[in-house]
Amino acid sequence: MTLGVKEQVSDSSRADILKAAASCFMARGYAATSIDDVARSLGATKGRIYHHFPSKADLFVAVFRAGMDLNYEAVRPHCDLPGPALERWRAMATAHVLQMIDTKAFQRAVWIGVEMHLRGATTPQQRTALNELIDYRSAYSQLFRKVLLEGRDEGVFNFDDLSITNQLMFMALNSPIFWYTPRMGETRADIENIARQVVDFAEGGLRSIQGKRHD
Amino acid sequence: MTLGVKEQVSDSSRADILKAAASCFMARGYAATSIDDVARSLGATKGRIYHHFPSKADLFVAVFRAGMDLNYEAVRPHCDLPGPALERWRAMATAHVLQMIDTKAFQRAVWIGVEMHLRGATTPQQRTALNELIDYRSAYSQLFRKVLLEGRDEGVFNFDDLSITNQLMFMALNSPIFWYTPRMGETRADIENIARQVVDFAEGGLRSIQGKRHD
DNA sequence: TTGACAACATACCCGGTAGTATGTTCATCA
DNA sequence: TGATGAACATACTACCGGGTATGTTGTCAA
Repeated sequence: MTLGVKEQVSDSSRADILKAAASCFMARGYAATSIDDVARSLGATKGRIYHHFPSKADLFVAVFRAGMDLNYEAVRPHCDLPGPALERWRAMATAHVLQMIDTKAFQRAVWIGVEMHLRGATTPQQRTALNELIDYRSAYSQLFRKVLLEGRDEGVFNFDDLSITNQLMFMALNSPIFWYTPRMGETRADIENIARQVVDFAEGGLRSIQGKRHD
Repeated sequence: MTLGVKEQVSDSSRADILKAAASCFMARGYAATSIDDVARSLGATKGRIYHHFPSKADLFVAVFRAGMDLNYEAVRPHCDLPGPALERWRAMATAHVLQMIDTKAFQRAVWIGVEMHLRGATTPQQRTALNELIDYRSAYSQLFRKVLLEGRDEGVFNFDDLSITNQLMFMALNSPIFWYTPRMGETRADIENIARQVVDFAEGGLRSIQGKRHD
C-alpha cells in the first residue's frame, strides 16, 4: 500500500499549492485572493491550481481542513492523559498555541473559514463543505470544553457560561495568529516563552473569580 | 454656528450610509462588499454613495473613524478618574466591551481596518489614510497601556511583556464583535452580565501569575 | 516505439465591480 | 420666476478574476 513515486510527487505538488494558498489567504483574505495570486506565488499559472482543485472554494476548504488536521494531531495526544484537569488543560493549550505560531498561515485560513461560516457563506454547495469542517472544528472545541468542565468540577476553574468562556479562551489562545511575527535570531525557547504567556493569561481568565471578589 | 437644515439632512444621509456600509462590511468583509451592496441595502444606487464619498476606500475609512470615535468617547471619561488602577481599568474595560456589543458593525469595520493595515493594504494613497487611523487606534490603546502599568506598579496586575499582554487583553475585550448576537427578549442587564464575564476573564488574565506558580 | 495519461501552460469567455459621465428633481434664493 | 446647485438616479466604460477549453510536454507501460 505504499504510494508510487508519481503519487508522492503529485501530493507534494498539492501540498505546495496548499502552503502557497494559505499564505495568500492570510495575506489578503479570501475574497481578495485570486487564483492567479496563488499561482504566481508558486511561479506557475492557474492551470496548475485547477488541475488539483475544482474551484477556489474547494482550494480554500482544503486549506481549512489541513489546518484543522494539524491542530487535531497536535492536541489530541494530550486529551486523555491522566492527572488533574489543570495540567491536562495546560498541555492542550500550549500545544494549541504553538500550533498557532508554527502554522500561522493555515490557522488564519481556519479563522477566515469560521468567519465565513458565521456570516452564512456564499453558495449552498460550498456551504455544506464548510459545515462539515465546522463540525470538525466543533469536535475540536469539544475537547477543550470537556477539560474546562472537569477543571470546574475540581474547583480550579471558575466561570459562568461555558460557551462564552470557551469563546474567550480560544480568542486568547488563537490571538498569536494575528500579532505574532517571527523575530530575527529567535530561538525555540523564545517562542515557548511567548506561548507560556498566552497560556498563563488564558489560565488566569479561567480561574478569574478566584483571584477577586473575596469580599 | 448652528447648522442649517440642509446640512443636517446631508449629515443624516451621510450617517445612514455609514451605518449601512458598516453592516455590509461586517457581513461580507471589505473586498467582498460592493458599493452596489451598500446602496441596495439603503434602497438607493451608487450615485448616492459616490456623491458623499470619493471612493470605496474613503467610505471604509470613514466607517473606521466613526467606530474609533465611538470608542474614544465611551472610554475617555473613565481614564482620568482618581482611585486604584483596578477600578479605573474595570470602568474602561466595561465601557469598551459595551461599545463592542452596542456598535458591533462599526467595531468589526475597525477590526478589518487593523487587519488591512497589518497586511500593508492596497494603494499607497489610502495607506496614508489608514495610517492616520492606526495612530488614532494606537493612542486609544495607549490609554489602556497606561492603566495596565499603573496596575502593575500597584501590584494588582502581573504580566511579563506589555505588548503581548495588551494584545491578549484586547483580544478578549473585543471578542464579542465575533460571537455576540442579540437574543430575543434580552434586557440591558443581560448584556451587562455578558460584559461582566468578559471583563472578569480579562482581569483574571492580567492578574495571571498571582493565581499560580507559588512554588 | 508508441500511445495514453498526468501535469501542467495558454488562450479565451463572461459576469461582476469600481469608477465616471451625464441626466433629473427639488429646494432655495436673488 | 428663473436660475443655480445639492442630492441623488441612470447609463456607460474598463478591467479584473473565476472558470473553461484546449494545447504542450514529459513519463511510463505494453
